[in-house]
Amino acid sequence: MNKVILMGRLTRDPEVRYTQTGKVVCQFTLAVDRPFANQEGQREADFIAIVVWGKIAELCGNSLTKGQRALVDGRLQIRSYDAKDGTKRWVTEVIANSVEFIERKATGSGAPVQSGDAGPKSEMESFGSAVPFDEEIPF
Amino acid sequence: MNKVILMGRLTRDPEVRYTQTGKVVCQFTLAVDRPFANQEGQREADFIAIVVWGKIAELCGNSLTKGQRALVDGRLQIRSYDAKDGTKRWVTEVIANSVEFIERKATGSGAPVQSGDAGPKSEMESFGSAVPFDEEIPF
Amino acid sequence: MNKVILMGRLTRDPEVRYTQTGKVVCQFTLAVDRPFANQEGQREADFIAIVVWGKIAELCGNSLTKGQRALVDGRLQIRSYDAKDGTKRWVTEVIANSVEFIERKATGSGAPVQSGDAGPKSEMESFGSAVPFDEEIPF
Amino acid sequence: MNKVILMGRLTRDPEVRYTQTGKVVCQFTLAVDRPFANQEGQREADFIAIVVWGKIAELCGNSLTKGQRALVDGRLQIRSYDAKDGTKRWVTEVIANSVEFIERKATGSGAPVQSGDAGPKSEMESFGSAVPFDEEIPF
DNA sequence: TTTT
DNA sequence: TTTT
Repeated sequence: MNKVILMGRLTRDPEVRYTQTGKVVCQFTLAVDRPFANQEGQREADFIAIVVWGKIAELCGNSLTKGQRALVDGRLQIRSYDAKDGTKRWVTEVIANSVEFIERKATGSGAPVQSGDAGPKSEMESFGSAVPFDEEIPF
Repeated sequence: MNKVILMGRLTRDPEVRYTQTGKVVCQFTLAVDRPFANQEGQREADFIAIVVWGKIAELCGNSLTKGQRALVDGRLQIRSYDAKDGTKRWVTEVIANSVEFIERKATGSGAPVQSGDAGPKSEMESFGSAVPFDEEIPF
Repeated sequence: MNKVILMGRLTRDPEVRYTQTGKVVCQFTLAVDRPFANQEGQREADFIAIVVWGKIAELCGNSLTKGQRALVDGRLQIRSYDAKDGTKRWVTEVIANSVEFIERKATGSGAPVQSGDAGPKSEMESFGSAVPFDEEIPF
Repeated sequence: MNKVILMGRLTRDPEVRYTQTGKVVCQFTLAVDRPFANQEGQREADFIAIVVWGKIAELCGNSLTKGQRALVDGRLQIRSYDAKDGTKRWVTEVIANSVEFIERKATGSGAPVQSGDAGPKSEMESFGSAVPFDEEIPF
């Protein structure tokens, strides 16, 4: 048993990439509010890395944008990678089985907001490339 | 909503410590089997850091030992700390609300296994001190 | 371990009542969409009874109205009661630990919708009295 | 989102049956301890109906027996049926996606306990027939 | 016996 | 109407 359920907001537009073997993968970060306030009386958030594979990855890439709320159901997974300084590092990610789009971000035209244009794209790429997907994560 | 449910085995005896303000905290790592086999046909595991506070922390310290199964219910949390090289690092932990002891490890005498003796103790300490609890994590 | 997580819409305004010992209890039904279509190609819903106690009960009574979405976290519980025909019956309910209000129902004035007026009230009362709370459900 | 996670003990051997269209279905009841004691200081249990379909149904039928612990992950579903008195009734069931066998019941020989022989079989049948599966529940 |  |  390895279950995770999170509700939060995307900290940026999701990034969709393809592995060497052609699998679709979508990555984004979810800001999940903590259930309590800190010493300064502020409610912080945890910024949790989400990974989605396959058909749902495409849906997320097409439908989700920065700031939207999403309800993620998945499992915790830990990946190791080699840092630039030669040491081994670990990242903890939630591999999503399903993603529910809680709200559609309203636009002036009423049309669904479309993610991804030149500006944010490069920023996302640098984010995504920090921990490469050398190995396939089976679904 | 931030929920995690994990079932796995302790990779070592739990470590119990006290914060500067006297709160009890118990840490251990849970090996959670992946739901599929890798390319070599082996089932790997994720090694997930668990943190327990308060009364349950004491119970875990007294009752759980390396190799035992536990069912953990909690929430994902990310802590930052300063690495020895001066850079900022993040650890992802599961803050447990409850821990169910699935099985009592059998001994020759039939008595419950008692955790903690000199050998493994020092090893645990080094593990625990890697990411110090400078700040209180409110419950 | 007894955990339930549901997201759905209230089928009517919640009903708030008080037990003989003065505890607040709030009841409503959540329509939760099924994850698939039936033979006629329609997606049905399950109508699940929710029970909330204490402070959260009051919040639900004040903030939730028919049609709104809510994210409920709780546990399954089965209560028995005596039907009018003298036989024993059982109801399955979700005892909520927390209820997240996913959306505020929009009004013309922009003010939060207020639940409860004479009309629907009597209808709710009849609903609530079907299975009385003779015994306290400890929290 | 409709998620249920339960850990408890089978109150009887599971019953395996087949629908008119040849689908395998396995039913059992899980006794799930309540997290608190009642007024008499006793911990009660909720007796929750579990339904499993397909391959996992067969595994459950072959591997689980009365008294064993199981960890069930599934979703809540409500089925209606016509009572003998002509009225409509509802049953709430947990449709399991996965069932983890927490422990193997020990036998003198050390061999896995095999469920199902003539005696209990007839008892199970009567249990199962109380609420028939006239309609297929899609998976 | 229901919600959108 | 039940499990340990």
